[in-house]
Amino acid sequence: MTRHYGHMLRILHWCTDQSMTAALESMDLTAAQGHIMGYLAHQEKPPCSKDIEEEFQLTHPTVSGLLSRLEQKGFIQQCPDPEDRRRKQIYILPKGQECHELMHRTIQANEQRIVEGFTPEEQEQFAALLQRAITNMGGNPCRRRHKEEDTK
Amino acid sequence: MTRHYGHMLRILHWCTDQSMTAALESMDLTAAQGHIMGYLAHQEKPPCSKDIEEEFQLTHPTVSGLLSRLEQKGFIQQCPDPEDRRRKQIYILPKGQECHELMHRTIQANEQRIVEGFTPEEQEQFAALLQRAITNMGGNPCRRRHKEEDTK
DNA sequence: ACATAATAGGTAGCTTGCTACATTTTATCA
DNA sequence: TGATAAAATGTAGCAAGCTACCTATTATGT
Repeated sequence: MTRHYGHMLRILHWCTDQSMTAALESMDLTAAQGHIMGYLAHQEKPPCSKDIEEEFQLTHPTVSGLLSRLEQKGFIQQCPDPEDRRRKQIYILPKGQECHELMHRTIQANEQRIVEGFTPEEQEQFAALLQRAITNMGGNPCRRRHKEEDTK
Repeated sequence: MTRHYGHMLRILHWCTDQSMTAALESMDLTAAQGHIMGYLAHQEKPPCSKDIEEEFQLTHPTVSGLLSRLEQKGFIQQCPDPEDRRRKQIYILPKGQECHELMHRTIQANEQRIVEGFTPEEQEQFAALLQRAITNMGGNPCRRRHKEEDTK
């Protein structure tokens, strides 16, 4: 009998997304925008678009759209990097800083809600099974840094 | 430490979707369209848009768009239901029937690929944990049939 | 029977994802 | 150095999801 994992994954992903959307609504942020703001708030140096693409495994037009909407709403600002003029550095504006704590708590609460009632072992196993499924499907789950060129 | 379930779910959902998209490409179907064709092929009576909304937990504008693209490409036809002229019945056209077997196998293969290397117990647990997570997030996982009118 | 509810579907307009192609800047190599 | 490759981003156009609002049809209730 078929398990319909695909169907369950679609539903669960949708649920978590809706939950985030509702929780972030008061901050005028969508779920996708909120996750990007959360990432930005934890970086020491202002990242560029490319960093976000790798962190979230998104294509650059997708990130470009998200950033331009965040900029329109006054959460961030994109300035050309003087050291590499191909890049644009992303700075958090005061409006973005203001909602940092609330947004961080919201994301944490949402993560915990997913595995509510799971024992620590079950949480461990859930993460492990998800990870194995991702590997099965050819996903590259872990961040890989590939800045070094060793075949010179 | 945070588990990033939301992140893993997004990645995994994306991977399964991409895999389906690639597999169905030769039939000129997207993943979403393929799943709808798979559903249609298993119905005894021609369903209507509303049935698909409930089966896949999608809103009616989304289904409407999917069906109109399937109709444009000649896979299905939508005809007004003479018994209830609000409804439009969805018929599979020959072009849709032709790809039925291949599509069915494709969907099955994809489902199995997700849990490749899982023991039967792990598959069981994966499905159970997904189900519990869905319930945690307030999803309504199981199909409920509510066709009978008993309060007449 | 007629006013009102509920239901099925249409359409507009948005976000977020994608691919494909173009542009600009930096890096590399003969 | 000067041509070419690689990298970062921009833009166009599409699919698929959503909300919000509208229309047409059927069901309900007095």
